[in-house]
Amino acid sequence: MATHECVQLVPIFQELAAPQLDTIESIVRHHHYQAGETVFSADDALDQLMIVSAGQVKVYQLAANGREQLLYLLQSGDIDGEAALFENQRRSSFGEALVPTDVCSIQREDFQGLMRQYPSISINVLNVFGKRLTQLERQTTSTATESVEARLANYLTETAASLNTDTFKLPLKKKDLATFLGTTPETISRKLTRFEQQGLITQKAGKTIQINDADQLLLAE
Amino acid sequence: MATHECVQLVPIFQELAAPQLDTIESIVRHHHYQAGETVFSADDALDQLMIVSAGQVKVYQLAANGREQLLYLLQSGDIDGEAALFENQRRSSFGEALVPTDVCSIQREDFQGLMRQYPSISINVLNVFGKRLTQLERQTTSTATESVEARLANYLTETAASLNTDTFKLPLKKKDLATFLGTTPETISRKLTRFEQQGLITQKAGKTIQINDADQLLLAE
DNA sequence: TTAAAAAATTGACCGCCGTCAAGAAACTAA
DNA sequence: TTAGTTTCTTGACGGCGGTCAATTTTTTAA
Repeated sequence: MATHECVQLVPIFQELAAPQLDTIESIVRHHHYQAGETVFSADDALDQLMIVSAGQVKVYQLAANGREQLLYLLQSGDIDGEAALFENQRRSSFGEALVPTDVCSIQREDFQGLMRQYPSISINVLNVFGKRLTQLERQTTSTATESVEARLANYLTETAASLNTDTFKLPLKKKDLATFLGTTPETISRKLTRFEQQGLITQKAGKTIQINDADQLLLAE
Repeated sequence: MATHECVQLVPIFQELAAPQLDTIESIVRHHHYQAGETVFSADDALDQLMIVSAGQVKVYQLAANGREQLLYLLQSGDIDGEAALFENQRRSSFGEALVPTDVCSIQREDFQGLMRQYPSISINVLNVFGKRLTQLERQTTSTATESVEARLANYLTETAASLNTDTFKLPLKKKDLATFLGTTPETISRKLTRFEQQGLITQKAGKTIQINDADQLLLAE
């Protein structure tokens, strides 16, 4: 009966065979969250690794002045809780389900045991971390050095490229997109209007955007 | 004769005994750089892990508009080249020695072999990555949501706290500090002058700063 | 010690974009 | 559908901080 549910689809366990997946499945806990529900909070004890098996979770931090910064958008198969690997760490970020979401969790000691037993897991987790580091490095550089217009243009072309189409629906509300790009919903509205006036994009119904000239868009300063 | 040089002082090898360190030492290459020299460049093949055994290396990226973003300041014992763990990745950042610096490097295949043979290494590397991720998350949040004044105030108090003193010399030129905080040298000069006028700090000779009121400083908006 | 180069400071200017507010549009749920 | 709520848009305004330029200070090197 156990179809390994979330465990099966997580890349970090990909080298493992069925009986080992059974073992893991038996130490995993399952959770379900409604859209808008809190999956975890800053200051929670960091004693578990989380695996998103279905749905979408936004991970964000709060700055001292109360402003929100969206860091990651976890999709099915993504993991979080990296610092779960140290002792005595606390979370510094919040997780919130954006749609109905299924999550599995593994206790820290259990996961550390798995890593010692199956070294391929550690190496897979290192890969995940490395990619996340690379992404964050780029995000830091671009928010610190480029204009909002350039960041938005980049976001649009990258999203289009990753979806392999030039017409797509924005996967986030403008408020969330704003906290991701380090700006405000008002500014995003204005910039999109500006891009449209320049003929670079076309805004269609329901957050749908068509990119008309990706090359020119990327020249936005 | 071999005193394990750099290998000995690197936390990621801390659980290993002397004969194992000898093995590692034998597969390591040693390099020396003068102040100002390039340690690595973006677009270099990412086929090795680097270990700083002495000196200081600044790691930075270039944005599309040519502006520089300082990401890390590697000290003795720090490692870099995380993405060395994937295949077919290229560097996205530059490394430059700020003072005369010794670096050891290990080829990717060699290091992956070590990780498989000694799982404690993987877990130590995971710790390093986790801390770096946490640091970058904070940096992203603060550059995206807080004012330059608040970021500078934070930097000063954190530096003082980590050095356990309220009088210290800035470890970076204003130009580098500016690229770290996502601003310009001119703005840093002005903000420091302002802090001094408010009595929060005192600027002394040779980049030395004394913090007079850390609590008040942190309230800077 | 002195000259040259690099770094830092200060002033003037101004544009980007954040804030506040009001109205329109788009969802959501009976 | 209709009412209510949330989200989005648009306008007006102003301040933070980036840029350019000139001067001073510090560092480097001869």
